[in-house]
Amino acid sequence: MTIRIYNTLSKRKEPFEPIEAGKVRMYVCGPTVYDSCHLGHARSAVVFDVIARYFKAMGFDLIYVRNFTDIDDKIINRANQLGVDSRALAEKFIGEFHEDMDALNVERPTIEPKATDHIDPIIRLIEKLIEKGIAYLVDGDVFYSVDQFEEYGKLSGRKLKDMEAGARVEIDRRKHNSFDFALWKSAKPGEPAWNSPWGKGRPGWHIECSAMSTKYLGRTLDIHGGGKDLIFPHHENEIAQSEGAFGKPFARYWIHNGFININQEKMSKSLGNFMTVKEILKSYHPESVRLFLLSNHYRSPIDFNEKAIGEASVSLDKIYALLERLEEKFGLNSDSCDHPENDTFKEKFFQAMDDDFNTALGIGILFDLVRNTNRLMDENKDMISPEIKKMILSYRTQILEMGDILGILYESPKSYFDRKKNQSLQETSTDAALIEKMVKEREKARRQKDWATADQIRKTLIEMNIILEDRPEGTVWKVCN
RNA sequence: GGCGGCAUAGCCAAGUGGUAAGGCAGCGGUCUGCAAAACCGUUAUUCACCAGUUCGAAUCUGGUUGCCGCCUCCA
Repeated sequence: MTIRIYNTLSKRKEPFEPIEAGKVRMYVCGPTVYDSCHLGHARSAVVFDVIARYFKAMGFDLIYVRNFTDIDDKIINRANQLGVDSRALAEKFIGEFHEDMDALNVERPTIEPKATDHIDPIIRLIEKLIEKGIAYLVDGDVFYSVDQFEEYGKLSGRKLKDMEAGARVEIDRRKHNSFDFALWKSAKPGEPAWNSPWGKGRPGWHIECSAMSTKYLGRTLDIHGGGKDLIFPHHENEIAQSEGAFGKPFARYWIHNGFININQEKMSKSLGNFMTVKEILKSYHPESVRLFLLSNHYRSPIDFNEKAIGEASVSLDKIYALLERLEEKFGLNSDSCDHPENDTFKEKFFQAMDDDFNTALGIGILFDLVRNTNRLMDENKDMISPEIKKMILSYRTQILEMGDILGILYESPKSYFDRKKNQSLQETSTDAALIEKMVKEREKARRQKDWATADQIRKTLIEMNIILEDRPEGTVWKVCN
């Protein structure tokens, strides 16, 4: 099977053909580290994490580069506000980013370069653009001349003459064209600065990605990704810089993920409705967050609200409940796997992923499989034949393999449910020992067929947000979602 | 003003030419002392609206309406 990818450049799905057989070179724009990361960062990271996992699962040798923009106006402003060093500020938020992404089970990219570690290649690239007459120097600033790059606008589908220049931004009169952008900014007093042929200064926003992607992945990338908002001007400018300098296609496939809304409203700093990853993880399991993020296609907008994330949480419970059921029946430890005999579900799942990483469809297939497995268990309650057992174990393996691509189902069911219990009990300051005691009392009443007492205890527990399951082996209690 | 996207059941959401996945919620059933969980059945003759292409369209074309994004830093 071939992977098909929607390419922003061509506006259609195309079969993925790597430059070098069996290899994928992918560059994704990472965060500007001036603040804690929010759900939007998480979506981008999770989406490309799943893409990376899938390429690896398909046997590709993947080099995945995701940068940190650690020098920028926003960082400088923030550092000044807080009265701290801009480097220290950037380091702090890089650390936070790693913490949050690790918590979300996002695997680290192969390389995570920082702009400030690549000032030399950035300067060399700017020099090349000046040599070629594509960039020009004005008072220590270097600008890119968009008029020198005929294909400017090809990614975002804009033409220079159609855009209302400076509609919302004051035009810098020193620019030849108002869409020219800074490659190098001269330093103002007190700002962090590096020496350059044009005096002290720092790189513009876009140039770092061109310089670093070339250094680690070559002049033509297989895949370049990021949030939709980066299409213009950031990625358009990267193309202009790299193709202007090297005369080769910059990236073959452009992948862009959609935005997150909060209660139907665009999530933004100015509206003050952004959710940080840390906040969400206080109330929800990281895998619930992943399942939520992956339940819509990556290019579609996704609305974050309590109901939606709550449903993702319930769905995840359902899968873990099945895994727990299987573990109890077959005494599996979490990593025991038989080879799938009949892996039709897995095949379907992979087909879904092949079609532009359709995780929403894939999750549907996962639930189909969960239902089928539960059914097999129900139908063979009393006696499980070796054939049926083999099939059930094969289903289990397939569930875990799908989970591996989605980055979920990494916990043992026991620790998953224990963790949920503890989190919820803490929030409501309920005592687990008390619940255990009440459950025992109820079991005693049930043995004596004292249904009235038993039902009364159950009712009280429901009011405490505790739900009971009377299984053949005994009563199990869980926390309601 | 320019560019682009979306509109599928009560809700969320897949589905780009062959007769509507999956989840949540609801209802009926199996199981159960009763529940819960799980499973089974059921819930869109229909995919915003109008016209067209086609043997056949949610899927293609044209138009209408509504919502949204980008064009300024943003994942």
